[in-house]
Amino acid sequence: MSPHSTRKPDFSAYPRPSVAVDVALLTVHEGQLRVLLLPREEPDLGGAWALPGGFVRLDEDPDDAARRVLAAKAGLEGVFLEQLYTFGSPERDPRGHVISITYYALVDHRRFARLSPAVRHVVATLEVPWEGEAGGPVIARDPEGRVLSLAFDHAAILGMVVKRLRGKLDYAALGFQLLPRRFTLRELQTVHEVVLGRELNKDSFRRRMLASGLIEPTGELERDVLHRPAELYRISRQSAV
Amino acid sequence: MSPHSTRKPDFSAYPRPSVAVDVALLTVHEGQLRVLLLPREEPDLGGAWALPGGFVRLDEDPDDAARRVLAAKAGLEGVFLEQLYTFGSPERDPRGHVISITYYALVDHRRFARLSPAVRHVVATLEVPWEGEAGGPVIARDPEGRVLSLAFDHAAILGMVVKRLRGKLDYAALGFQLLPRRFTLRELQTVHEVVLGRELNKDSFRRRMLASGLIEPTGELERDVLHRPAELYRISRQSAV
DNA sequence: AAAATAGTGTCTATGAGACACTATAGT
DNA sequence: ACTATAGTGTCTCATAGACACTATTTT
Repeated sequence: MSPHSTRKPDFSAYPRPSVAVDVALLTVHEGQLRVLLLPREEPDLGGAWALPGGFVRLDEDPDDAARRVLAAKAGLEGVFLEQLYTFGSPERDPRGHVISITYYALVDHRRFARLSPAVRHVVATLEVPWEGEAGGPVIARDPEGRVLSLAFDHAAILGMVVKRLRGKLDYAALGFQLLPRRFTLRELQTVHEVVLGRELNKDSFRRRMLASGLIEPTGELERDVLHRPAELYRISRQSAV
Repeated sequence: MSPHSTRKPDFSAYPRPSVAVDVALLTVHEGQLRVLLLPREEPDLGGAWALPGGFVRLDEDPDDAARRVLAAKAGLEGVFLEQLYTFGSPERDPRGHVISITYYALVDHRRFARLSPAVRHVVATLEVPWEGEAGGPVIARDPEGRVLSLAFDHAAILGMVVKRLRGKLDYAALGFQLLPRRFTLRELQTVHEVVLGRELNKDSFRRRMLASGLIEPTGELERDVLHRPAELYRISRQSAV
């Protein structure tokens, strides 16, 4: 169990769990949190849906493995990606002991996984059955509103993602990651409201955001709206994550 | 890389990294953050000090592995233990690719690892060279003030522990874990000040703690102090972690 | 002009910090 | 009585929420 003093211990001599990464790719669109799910065809898993994932290769950094999965299964590069938690219960995968290092990725809905229709996948909406940061599993629905069965502990993982987002939203530059490079304060507020699951005070939200120094005005205005156009903002230089 | 549809895939056929747990056992004593370190005798590691750790066994839950390590190497059971982060860079261990799921454990200094003097170990004090939640590695010193060389990425891990503690202290029941079951508000404030690395306002701290509902008065007073004794408090029932 | 949302100014409520004061143990 | 810290009351200041008002675009 404990490393010892032979010069090059052959770690592979010990039976060991496998290590995977799973990535929750999220976006906000039409007032809803959305996540990419892929089908699992294995008979043991009963046709359930799962987060994109894959095994961590020997001598591969788990962060790189997560980026590789995102590129291979969602066609995305250069998106915001952060480690969430590591799940390792021996019972979480019926096929064997797989420890999953989980990540969440945030992206503007316009860049969200543009997968060929030939690749089976679903952009599920998330329903959060708890308030604030209480925590717990969430429910995924397909675009027609049908509840989707999630493989492994992925409902719990997604619940923890939402909990983490709610906790970090206020003090970290997270909300911007779900928007295009230029956005209005109203769009940013809507993103915050969707993630937090509650309405926010407009005046106070504006003041907090402007005072935070995380964003700066561009001087440009939005176009083609049926009302007074709002100014476009961007992430300010020093707050680049 | 991706799981496929054979009924019982032999995961062990793929070369894979090993998985370990490392546990930062912390306490607060005499105005300082302290951590248990054990010596690494391997020639590759140059006699550096390290967090207690061990490999995760096949079909063992990583949480259980962390508890096992804590019991075996610090003689402690039933302490507060929480997962921190998973470090998996292939370069972090010169002997091979070891992914480390790291934990932190908090305990009252009177219960802190009572190891036999025959077991080589050191209770190091932590020096945090940054303010607030800026983050970064920390410096460990032995009781005589000498800087200790830390193995692997353990200086960075300890830095992340401190950062996490500072972030969670205000809204989670963490500070109590570093104190005996009954404590005065002044003791609790000192613990917060040591973790946060800055002084706190007494009046405001008292008000916040009492208003939080996390603690309740016991009616008892401390004894054998050279001044007016303070009331003893305990964690309130509903806030049990 | 009407509709709809952007954006501003001001009042109020709440909570943190500052400070002064009183209370009570041991010596 | 003296010392040191516990604990309380009150004032001030900063910030969030509420609300009223003005501004500016498209139709």
